[in-house]
Amino acid sequence: MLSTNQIIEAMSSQGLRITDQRKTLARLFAETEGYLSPKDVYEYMGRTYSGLSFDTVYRNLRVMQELGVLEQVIFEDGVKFKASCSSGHHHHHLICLQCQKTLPIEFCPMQLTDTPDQFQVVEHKFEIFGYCKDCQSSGKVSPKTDQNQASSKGQ
Amino acid sequence: MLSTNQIIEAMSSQGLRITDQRKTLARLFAETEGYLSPKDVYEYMGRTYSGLSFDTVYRNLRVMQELGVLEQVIFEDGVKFKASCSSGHHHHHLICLQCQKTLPIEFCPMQLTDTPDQFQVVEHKFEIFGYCKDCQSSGKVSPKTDQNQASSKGQ
DNA sequence: TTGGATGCAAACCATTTGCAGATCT
DNA sequence: AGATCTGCAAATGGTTTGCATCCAA
Repeated sequence: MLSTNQIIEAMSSQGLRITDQRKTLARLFAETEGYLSPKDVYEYMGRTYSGLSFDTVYRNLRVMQELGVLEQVIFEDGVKFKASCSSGHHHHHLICLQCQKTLPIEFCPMQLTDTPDQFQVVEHKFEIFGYCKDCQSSGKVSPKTDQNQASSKGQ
Repeated sequence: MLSTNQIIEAMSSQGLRITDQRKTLARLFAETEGYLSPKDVYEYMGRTYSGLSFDTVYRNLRVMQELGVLEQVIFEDGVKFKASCSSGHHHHHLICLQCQKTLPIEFCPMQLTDTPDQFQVVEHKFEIFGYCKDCQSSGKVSPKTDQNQASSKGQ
């Protein structure tokens, strides 16, 4: 995960202006393990910046995503963001359905996957959903019935 | 893939009424290999049913998805639907970035994936994006530059 | 006959845009 | 100073809802 300073650094090096809001945004993402929706961000930021408007949040999320400091993922219940993984190399994620924290896994199944050679592979997605240690022990989880967000019948 | 009649059968057996529109809808999905957006469906259906309204399309798509005859997938550019795979068993898909046709693959990497045992796996997603034989030969494809829909940096 | 299906209009929500004024560099 | 940011308001696009009417069973 990128640190607050790495995020700010990246933004400033691209000619973006470092406003107070953007500093706070950088800190928020650097310190959050899970995914945040635009609304999450708006609510968090709103506590500090009273006149805050939603469009500024959207603008900044987009800018940061285009810049590569944020990763955008589309869940069933909408778009969410988190700080980019800084580990340079390719990896996948376990994603907690409860708290949405992610755990990296190094294993990539692509080398083992036989694809018809008429098909030209461009990219792939491999994500595992479930419940992390903390959420299991907190007892909030009813795995069998939970047809939760972020899921999709393992296609 | 389900056939027109299988779709109609399933709907009727659930007490849904088989209207003309729903027959056409069943046929459309049975005969379409790729994914269709609500707009695609609306436009197609609109040719036959002049007074067609968008909300009916949405309602039917939702009903059919809840019934299990359609599969819903969320792409970067929105929700899309296709007829459910009838092959009872678990499998994954290659998805063409150009025409969105899907090819099933039997290989599932989950058995080979080591997950921390504190993590309780619920489900997974494994999808491969690229260009199918037809789209490659039709020369419409510029793979290197295409930061296409339906994609997501293989995390 | 009658409850589900449809079309219409309007509501709703998330996201984007134009613009004027404020802020960073 | 000058370009970028921000807030506001309004537009947009996708999706849902309420209601009266219509139609399949």
